[in-house]
Amino acid sequence: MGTTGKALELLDLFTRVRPQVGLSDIARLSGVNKATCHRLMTELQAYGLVEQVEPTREYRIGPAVLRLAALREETVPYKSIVQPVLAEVTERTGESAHVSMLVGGRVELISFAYALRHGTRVILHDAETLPFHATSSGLAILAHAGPVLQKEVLGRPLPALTPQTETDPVRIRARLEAIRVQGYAESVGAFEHDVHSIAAPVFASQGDCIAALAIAAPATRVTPELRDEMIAAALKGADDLTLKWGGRPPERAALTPIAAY
Amino acid sequence: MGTTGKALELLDLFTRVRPQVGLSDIARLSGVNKATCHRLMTELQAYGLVEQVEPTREYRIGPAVLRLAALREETVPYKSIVQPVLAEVTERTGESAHVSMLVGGRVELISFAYALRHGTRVILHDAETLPFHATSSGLAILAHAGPVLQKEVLGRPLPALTPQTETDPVRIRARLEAIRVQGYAESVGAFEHDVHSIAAPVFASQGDCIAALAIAAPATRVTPELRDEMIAAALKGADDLTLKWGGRPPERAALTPIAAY
DNA sequence: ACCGATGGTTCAAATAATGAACCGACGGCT
DNA sequence: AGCCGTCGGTTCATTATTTGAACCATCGGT
Repeated sequence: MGTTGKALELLDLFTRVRPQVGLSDIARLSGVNKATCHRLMTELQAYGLVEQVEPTREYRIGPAVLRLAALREETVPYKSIVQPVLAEVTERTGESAHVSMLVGGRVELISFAYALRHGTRVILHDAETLPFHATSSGLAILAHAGPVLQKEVLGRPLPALTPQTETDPVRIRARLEAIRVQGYAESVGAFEHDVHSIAAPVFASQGDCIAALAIAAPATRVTPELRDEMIAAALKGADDLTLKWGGRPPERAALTPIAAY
Repeated sequence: MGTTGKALELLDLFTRVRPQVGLSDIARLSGVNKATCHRLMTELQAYGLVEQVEPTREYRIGPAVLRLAALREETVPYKSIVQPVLAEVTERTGESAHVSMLVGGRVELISFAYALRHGTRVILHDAETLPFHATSSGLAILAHAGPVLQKEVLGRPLPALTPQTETDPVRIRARLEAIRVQGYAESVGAFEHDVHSIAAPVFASQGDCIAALAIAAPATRVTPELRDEMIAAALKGADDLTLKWGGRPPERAALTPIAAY
């Protein structure tokens, strides 16, 4: 990776729980020399990707991203396309839904819609990065990803977020195969306890999977009927997105009848 | 400037009117060698700051900015702070208002609110970069900026966007002085014909001017009374922002009475 | 079949990035 | 007060990366 990549990776140190980071911390957390960090941060700062907040001189994400995001949304009206689809899905199932994208080798939450029907909901935050192996979205995307990404993801340590998290790469590989066959991914309590989620892949124009639409509900609420409904809604929503996104939804003719069987 | 800076500058080639650019164009527009461009774009792409759209393989702003923007908004709720202030300003004056920020040496439109009262409005787009010398926002910011930025901005060519645009650096310098004294900047038809705008500076916690709040109206509609109202509203709104932003609004005690006089 | 454009690649030469050591300043401690 | 650790930031010789002219393969139009 080049210098630019290293600089950009420093941006990943800023998270919701750690929105501001000092120079020394940046060096420690990233493992990069402090002088180098300083130079890189200065460069990011010059463009406005980060800014320094007085008086501690800690860094945080800068205002330039606002302009870029506005420009992105203007060129690719992602959110505006995604929102109505999500709205329909939540309306139909009564459960919360969200869309996450594969960006920079990570699964990132792009947009979500809460169901209003129930008091208990699955709460997610914007700008969150999801683990591949412990979420239905991650699994759905990984199942349709190239072998390179699969190997890389399954090669690194897979933390168990709950007792239900599957952490064995071999067993996950088998699940990915199943996911490809059935067209959707399922995760029960693997990310957070008592969360049952179903995710279906969204494909770009070239047929590569770049996102997933997921529906999540409290596990205790998921009856077989609701589960069927969630699966159908996820597949439908994902295909909607694929279409609006300019891709061609996969043939599910052979699958859907079986599911309905 | 280092490599990272050059890479980030390539992002500026993407605008609303030119949302997608091919590799050769990038090289031409930026003046950077094509091979270098390719490497830099590849690096930006790896992080998701840009993406390639098939089948032309043109580049465009990537999805990573969405996550960053969400994170930014979570850490610094800029827009959510700005919106109510803008709403109040437009409510009070009946004219459109917007806030622009100084980021990376440019004036960028961050947020805006349209007035609903009139049919004719001043239309601006999100993610727009404003010229320093031809907008009240730009002038307000420049007037309170450091000498380095002033010199740099006034040193480069100042295009005349309308016949009313002031392009003489010396005369602009004089205006900046006046703007500092009176506390607000005014621009009549200098950016677009028939647009009269008033802007007041917003200060950060360290006393440096980092943004401006502007009110824009069709010039033909601006009576002396409306103009006074616009000035008062801009100053008030800007000071509000400065406060909520954690800064200390400048003393205007000596000024406001004079305006009301 | 040609032409000119495209996106992308190669490799020696030039340039920029790197990191250990250092600096001054600040903020608890004792 | 005085000390100690840490902070953000800087220096400069060493090193590794970036750079760019030339080069491919491919595509679309004539």
